[in-house]
Amino acid sequence: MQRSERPSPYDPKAVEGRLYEQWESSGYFHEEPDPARPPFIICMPPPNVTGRAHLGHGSTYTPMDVLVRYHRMLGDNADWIPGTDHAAIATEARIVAELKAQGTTRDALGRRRFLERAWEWSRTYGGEINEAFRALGFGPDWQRLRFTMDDGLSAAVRKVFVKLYRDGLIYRGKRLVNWDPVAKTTISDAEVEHEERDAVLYYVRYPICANAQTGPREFNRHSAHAARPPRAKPAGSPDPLTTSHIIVATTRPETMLGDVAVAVHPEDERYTSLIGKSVLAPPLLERSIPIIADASVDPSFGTGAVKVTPAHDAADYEIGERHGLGMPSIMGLDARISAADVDVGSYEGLSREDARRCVVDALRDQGLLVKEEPYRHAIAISERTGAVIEPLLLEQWFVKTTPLAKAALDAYRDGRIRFVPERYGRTYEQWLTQIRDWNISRQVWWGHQLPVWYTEAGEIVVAESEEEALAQAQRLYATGDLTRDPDTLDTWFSSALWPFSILGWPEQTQELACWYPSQVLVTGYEIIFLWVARMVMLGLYVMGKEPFGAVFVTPLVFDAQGRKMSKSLGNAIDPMELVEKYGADAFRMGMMRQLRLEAQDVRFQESRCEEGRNFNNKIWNASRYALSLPEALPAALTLPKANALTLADRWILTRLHDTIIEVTQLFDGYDFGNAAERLWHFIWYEFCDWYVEATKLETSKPTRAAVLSFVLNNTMRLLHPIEPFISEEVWRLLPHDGETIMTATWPDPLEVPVDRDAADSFAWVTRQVVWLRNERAHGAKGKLLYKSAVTDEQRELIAHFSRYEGRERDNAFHLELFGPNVSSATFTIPVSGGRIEFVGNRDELVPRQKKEIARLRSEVERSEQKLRNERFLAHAKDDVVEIERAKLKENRETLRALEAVLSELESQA
RNA sequence: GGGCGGUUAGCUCAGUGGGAGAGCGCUUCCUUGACACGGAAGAGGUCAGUGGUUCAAUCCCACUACCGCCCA
Repeated sequence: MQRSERPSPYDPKAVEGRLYEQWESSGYFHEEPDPARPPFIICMPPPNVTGRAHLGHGSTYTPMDVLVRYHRMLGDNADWIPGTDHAAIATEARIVAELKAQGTTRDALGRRRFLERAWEWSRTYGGEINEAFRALGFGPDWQRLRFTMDDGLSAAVRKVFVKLYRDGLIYRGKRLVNWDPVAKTTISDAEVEHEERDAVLYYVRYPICANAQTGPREFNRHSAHAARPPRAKPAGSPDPLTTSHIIVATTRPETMLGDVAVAVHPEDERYTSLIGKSVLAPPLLERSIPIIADASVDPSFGTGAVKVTPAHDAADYEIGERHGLGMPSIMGLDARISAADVDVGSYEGLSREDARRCVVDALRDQGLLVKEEPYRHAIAISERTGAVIEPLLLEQWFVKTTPLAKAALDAYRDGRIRFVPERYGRTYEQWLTQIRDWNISRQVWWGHQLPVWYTEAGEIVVAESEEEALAQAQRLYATGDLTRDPDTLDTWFSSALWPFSILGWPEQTQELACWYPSQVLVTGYEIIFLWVARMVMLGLYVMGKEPFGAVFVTPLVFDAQGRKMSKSLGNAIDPMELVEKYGADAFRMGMMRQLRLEAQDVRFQESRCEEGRNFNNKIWNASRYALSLPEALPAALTLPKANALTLADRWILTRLHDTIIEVTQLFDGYDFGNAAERLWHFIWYEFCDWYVEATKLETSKPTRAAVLSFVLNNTMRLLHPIEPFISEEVWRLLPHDGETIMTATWPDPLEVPVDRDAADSFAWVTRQVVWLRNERAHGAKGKLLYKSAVTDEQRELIAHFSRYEGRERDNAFHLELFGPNVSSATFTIPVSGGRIEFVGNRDELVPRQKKEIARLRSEVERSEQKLRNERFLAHAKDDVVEIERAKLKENRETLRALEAVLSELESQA
């Protein structure tokens, strides 16, 4: 290849698309199950079909790609299985919005045509994110791409549903559920978010009534009032007889219409005498409800007395259950007041918000509103739509979670599943410990319709197919007249089956035999509950084995100021733009360098991608240099004989050896941030800055081509998981074995010779060079004269790197300085292993010397003090004391020499 | 209310029971046989605060303050 074909700077656009197409068309991403090799399988968390690539994919999916590429190079039976989630609620919302724009509605269209449309939409837009993944260099096994709504997965969903139902783990029941009035569906507890908002706490007077059944005798003195027919008082005229009441604090006055009790804490002395009495429920004052005692009431909240509305509040629901109270619902699915269960007077049809205003007005008019105070509290929000959740009492389908959760907890507690970082295991544990039954029925149409039918008499038939359902109905209920339940399943139900359904279950495939369970699940912590815990529960239940051995939890991505990235804030970064600007490799490297093992978030800095681009250019140019050497590169990957290697060769090979070991360990420990940093440091600051520079020396010529190509070849293989494109490009340009770096073997440290003495010797050279460069930066000029302790090779290196011309004289190591602007002072400066004779500008030197002397003095003092301390000598480890002594000795010597130089300088003044 | 994480250089972050680190940014110098998307040198920090353990604490423990996340 000609030089003109490898221009600088490196152009990722000329490389990435071309290589990706080659990889894909050559089938390098595809793998067949092979029981002879260790499996390494990652199930891709299926992105929503509505989704677009965002930075979160960078932080979560890049590690997956890195791991699979790494394990493929290790020779494992590695495969990354991709897929897409049908995202029931999100997709349905998208289609509904489209229909609205066209002036129609879901119901007008009808279920069949709506679903056709959703399918069409999914097929049209569902692939978009996969194109982004390709641009990012992600290499899943595209031939195995699955969709949660495809036939195989749908069959798996039905089968698991039926199995759970027959085992008594799925049931239908009327329970308080989370209703999303915007999406018009229930959602599970895990999809509810809590948000702190300013609200008003209303203190409302509930008049006590005393009648024969509920009013104790002590209250007979109020019988005149209590006997009065319960009627709302006309506005502005509070009844002077209402002298007895209980004051209740609430943030939701509109739900008073459905109150069934007032509750106080059983040990709250303020109210013990009232327990068992009745009050009239405002604002209608037409129903009398009891005052009850329940330990869940917090005496310090408000007045210590709370209203109980079981059909519209989770805590109240539990109180209602405990006390066998009625549960009238006062709101319909449109979150408007409804008179279905109980009289709601003129409030019928009002929205939640309007009803609140009207009730508060009425209370005020009735004189029942005691006070209003500002109050900040958390309200339930639908994660998907942002709507305020309305708890409603509805007939829904549930998964009975207790037995499933127990098995999932055992798997964690027995160590069959471990979390990285470990602390997320406790999050998982906590959630499973207090898990409630999982509401799985949704009122959207896009999704897996429940495999449930009802007879005319209302009997339930659950079966995997309509034929089977009919047969069952015929057999059990002697009817063929069935209606299918219109509800669909929670999207997360199908996702929970992902690790085995994508492998072909319920068919007993080779994939299933080899690749279940997988080794590691990689995901963000926000879906530990939604997804991870449920995969474990259902994996254990269906397969009898946990679906993965490890869960690697990646951090969430925030902007550089630590704010959540969102469209509304305008701070969201499109990864495709970064790929466009810097290349996929640079983006991946930039992202990986920011991942920290224990971090829960990343403040993403775009500058890291720019640095990545610069880094790639550095690699590119180093390889251009290797390719441009006048001597030819060796045909194969070979090293010169050990005794021919130069000091620099031995050093870089030793460093390579250590780097291979370290990067391997870091990848094995999922520490991508440090792995990336280690590679970065090795390539840029060791290989390029020192080794490539050293190869420009005469003595390096016989070995440099082979060593350069050997080190680059190994380094590109180390780099490949993180930067797949440039590593492949460079690897192919240099001597290599095989067609692609993707299936090249992972570097073996045993193949890299190690020479610790040479490495130390070279390291000493670098320290002298830094020192001399410092002198040069301060204007010192002259020539180096070497002392005998320094080898020829070291002298040559020092002269080359420091750019001081070297010369031998009297076997002494000197730096002799000349120059028109240099005063005639001559003095020696010690360096470890020798001394440097030095001529410099006195006026510049004196303050610098003084500063250094002061620093050394304090160092020496500190050491002396330490070594005088008998307790230190007695307690500290021997090597620590030894290091301290050596440090003191060296610092004392340097100090003496510098002081001598200083006095010499001052005497010449 | 319960739980968890964080606080180290201007910024983003590493790190370790015994000499404070990186990248970027900044200052100065340099186009030297790949690279200015580069090279060299340098400045810059009472490691949030208080107390404890220890011969020794930025690191371990306790408390406080502030920031953030999760759960209810």
